[in-house]
Amino acid sequence: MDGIADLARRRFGLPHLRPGQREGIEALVAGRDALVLMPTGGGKSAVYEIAGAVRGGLTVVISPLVALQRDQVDGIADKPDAPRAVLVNATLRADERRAAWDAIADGTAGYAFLTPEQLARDDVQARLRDRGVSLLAVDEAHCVSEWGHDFRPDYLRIAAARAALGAPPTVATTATASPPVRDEIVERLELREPLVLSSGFDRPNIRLEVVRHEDPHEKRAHILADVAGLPGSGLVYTATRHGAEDYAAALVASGRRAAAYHAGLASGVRTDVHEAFRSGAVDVVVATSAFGMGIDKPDVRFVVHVDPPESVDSYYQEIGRGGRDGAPAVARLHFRPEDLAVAAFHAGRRADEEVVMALVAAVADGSARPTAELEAATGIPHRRLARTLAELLERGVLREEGADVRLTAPIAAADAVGLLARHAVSEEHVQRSRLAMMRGYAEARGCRRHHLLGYFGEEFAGPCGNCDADEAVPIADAGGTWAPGLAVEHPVFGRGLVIEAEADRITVFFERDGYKVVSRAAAEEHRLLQAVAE
DNA sequence: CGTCGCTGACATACGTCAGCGACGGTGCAGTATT
Repeated sequence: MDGIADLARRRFGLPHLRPGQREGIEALVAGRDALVLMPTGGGKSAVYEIAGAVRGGLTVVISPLVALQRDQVDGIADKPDAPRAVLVNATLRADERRAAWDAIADGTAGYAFLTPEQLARDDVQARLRDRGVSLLAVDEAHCVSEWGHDFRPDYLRIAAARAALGAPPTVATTATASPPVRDEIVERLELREPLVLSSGFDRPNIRLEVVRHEDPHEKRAHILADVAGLPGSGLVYTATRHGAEDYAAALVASGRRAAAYHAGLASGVRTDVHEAFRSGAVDVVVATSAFGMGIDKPDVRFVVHVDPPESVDSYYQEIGRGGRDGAPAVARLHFRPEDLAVAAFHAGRRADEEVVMALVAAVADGSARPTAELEAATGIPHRRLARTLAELLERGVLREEGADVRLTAPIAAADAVGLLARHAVSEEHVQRSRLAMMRGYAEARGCRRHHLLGYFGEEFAGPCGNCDADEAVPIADAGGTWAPGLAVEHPVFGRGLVIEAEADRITVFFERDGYKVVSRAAAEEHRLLQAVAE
């Protein structure tokens, strides 16, 4: 009798487990860590839900958006006989919060959905430790890489929290992660020799197109005419809030049922737009990157980009929201090199000098102080402090001792500033190289699907028959010297990972400087790239 | 890094243009204010 299949059928209403799901569940049940890459709707959540039910006890799920958590909890409640799921976040009233913790403590809750910010709290960790955590799941794990650095620093504290919980088996799940992002997830979550499951990235029903433009006004007019005539519902992505408003208004004027969506809108408006899109009352949502996670509308027929996003990873996330039903959809990128400017601006990073000075000064005597006390002592608001604090911890200038932080070793405040500034420069290089890869996609020679899948570490010979540049397919180096994923060393750029080898050039992701394209002839003649053991 | 809008110079128009500064994305949580 197959216990896992039986439980999946009886309690989760899943008559058949897919091969990847089964492998993942078995690994987690056996206590192994895992990294699961499956497209949205591919059954990622079933992996930790079922593994958690088999293991028994409490499964803690880290999920980035509160709205998403509500959907996830509802989804579990709809299963025939799954364990109960509860939410813990700041939107709960005091009595709701108490009820959730009671359900966790007395064992009636099998799943607890938390934000990374909640998990970082000492009181939350203490309560979870008392209950005992049998499985930790990090959903939308690309957020670790995308948001951890600067936007939501508590993403970088998950590994420490996990250790404090007794290092339960951990699974990270995401729909999209290129090899360097995968490595970063594994490293930052401190996964131990995880089972890596990838069900393949290709979405063959999505047609890939790039339209080049020279003049900004011509481009705007072209896109508006284009979208006005596209059948069905779709998404239009812009780099700025103003752009979203502008295009949405113009589309409405041309007769389309369109709405703008960005983080500057009141939350009620955002909810309404979301719901209107889901129900079909609105056909076109013109949005910044704020719109997307948790959108599972199956019949999105087009994803049009007014501006390129900051990486191919983000681009693939965004176009992946098209054609979920398997019917044809189009991903059309309208490209002007100048429009990379907004993303390039956002790639710029600087250390917050004032906060570094204040923090290091506050513990300069070697004392260990609670973070709450540091906020009071420096007078710096929580948000701003947290970001730099996370960075100082990450760079090893400070270390945590329970709820306290202290200097790892004596250091002058100015030297700490210098250290962070150097890392900021390196970060910026990496971000800019990711942007350069986005540009590379827009300007790609040959089959776009070949290019895109190559970025995600999949060999695909092409032509795909469903893009606008199928001629002149570059020859993949199938099984050759420079296989994707090979660890290499370069005398100038240091350690790196081969992303793609073509007949005349090799794309490598270097840990320090990000993506570089090196001439294959030069690399081989002068032995610039050497394979190294990982 | 590029675009937009404002300002002032040069001009004497139903105005043009250079120079300069501002702006540009993502969400949690917790607190203050209605």
